[in-house]
Amino acid sequence: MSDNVLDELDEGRKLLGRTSTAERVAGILRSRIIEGGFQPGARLAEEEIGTALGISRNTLREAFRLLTHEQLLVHELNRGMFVRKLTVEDLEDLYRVRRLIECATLRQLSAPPYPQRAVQAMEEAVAAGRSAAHEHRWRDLGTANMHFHQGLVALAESPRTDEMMRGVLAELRLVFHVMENPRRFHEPYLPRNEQILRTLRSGDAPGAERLLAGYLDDSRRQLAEGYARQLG
Amino acid sequence: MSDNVLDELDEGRKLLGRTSTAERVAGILRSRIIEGGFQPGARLAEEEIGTALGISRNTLREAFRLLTHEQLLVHELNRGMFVRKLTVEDLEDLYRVRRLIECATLRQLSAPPYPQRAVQAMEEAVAAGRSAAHEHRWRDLGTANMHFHQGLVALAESPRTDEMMRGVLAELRLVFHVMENPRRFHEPYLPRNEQILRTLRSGDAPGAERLLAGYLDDSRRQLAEGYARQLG
DNA sequence: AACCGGAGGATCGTTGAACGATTCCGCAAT
DNA sequence: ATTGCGGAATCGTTCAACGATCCTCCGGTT
Repeated sequence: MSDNVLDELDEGRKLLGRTSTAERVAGILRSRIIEGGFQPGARLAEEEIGTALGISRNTLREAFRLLTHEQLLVHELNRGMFVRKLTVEDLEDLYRVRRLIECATLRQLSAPPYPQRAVQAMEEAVAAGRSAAHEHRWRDLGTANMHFHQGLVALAESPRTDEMMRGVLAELRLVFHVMENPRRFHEPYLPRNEQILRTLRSGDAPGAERLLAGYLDDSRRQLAEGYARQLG
Repeated sequence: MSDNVLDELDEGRKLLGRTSTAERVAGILRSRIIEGGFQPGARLAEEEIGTALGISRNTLREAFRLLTHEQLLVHELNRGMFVRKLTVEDLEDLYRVRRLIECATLRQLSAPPYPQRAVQAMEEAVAAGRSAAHEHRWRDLGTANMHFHQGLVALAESPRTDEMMRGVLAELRLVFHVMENPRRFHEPYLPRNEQILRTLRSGDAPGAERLLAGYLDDSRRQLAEGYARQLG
């Protein structure tokens, strides 16, 4: 592991002063992972990182468990913790799940009016996406698109469904942040989200479902292709 | 060496996969919970259970976290671990998720032939259910019915969907095993599962989906009613 | 050159103990 | 019946230590 990364961890060490240590450590590691400081597949050695952060191994292991719950790390017995590395099969399974959950949400939708909370979340996501796109903040655009679909699933008004979707999107982030040229993978989908929202508000849920299915198929295809190229 | 041979070895790999102490402890506790040895709401004291199982507190806490992630235990700060106690709202959310996942699975099904593994799982579940019903093992009948629906979801051929369904059914067990008169809640659904399977095999997936939706609505209604009575 | 196979080091798994913080419980006072 | 207050019990967190497992390297064999 490069000294550079360890130095960055050492910076975060100062922030260790409030709330639970394990949670703070998890927060530090989380941002390092999401921002690419730790590449997928990288091994996170307990001793190394523990001393870099100035905490005991037990505490660090507790932090690791939190991140494991978030699917950002995977644990291998007697080998340690690794940054999750999605395969192309994982990616396709994630889209299989998205199609299952998202389309089913629209399909089982009862007649309007729809849950205000969910509609508002979608509207805000679209607005945030437009703003991000305008300012060429492509990573933020990707986040906004994810929020849109989280809002869409919220139409089902099911806490467990929300939670499942949250997990799926968290895993997808692991793919996004290793892609080069993020604009290609986010920009085209903003107007399609807007169209889905418009169609939905017009009361045409089946139409919105068709649009959504097409969206997901296109997105999956494009992403799987790019990701395969990235890995190989 | 042929890939065929390597694949076969790779299959057996899981069988001899070792497990950590925490995982084995979690397994012990899980079966105790599912079989009702620990009633919902019961507190699991660290010291007591740790010494009873001959493991340290740290290891036990690790096992607790695994079960918390499975939604079988809930953690209250400075109070300890408790067996999850589902509310009627939880129960209805679980059925909302089941309807979403199970119906969507049938809906997105491509043309026959269906995945052999899934069909076989459903057939075996029906057979096990018939046998259990014949011998008045109602708890086993409930388990068989769950296996049927797990097999149904396996039609989607999505590991993450399988996993989500596994979690949902695990939570449902928390409801089942506190119900008195389990026969009422399991026996009527065996023939309906058989009918769903028959309809599916005839190639009529939409018909099977309609039957399934009716099944889930009836089951939810009956269970929610009985559960509310049980709690109050 | 390719293939074992063992030695040694590195790392993980688990334990036991310690100490402060929080909650629980019984008892007295109001 | 309610409130307030210790003391006991339990949890939260951390640390150090030891055995178990995995990885690497290197010499020996075919």
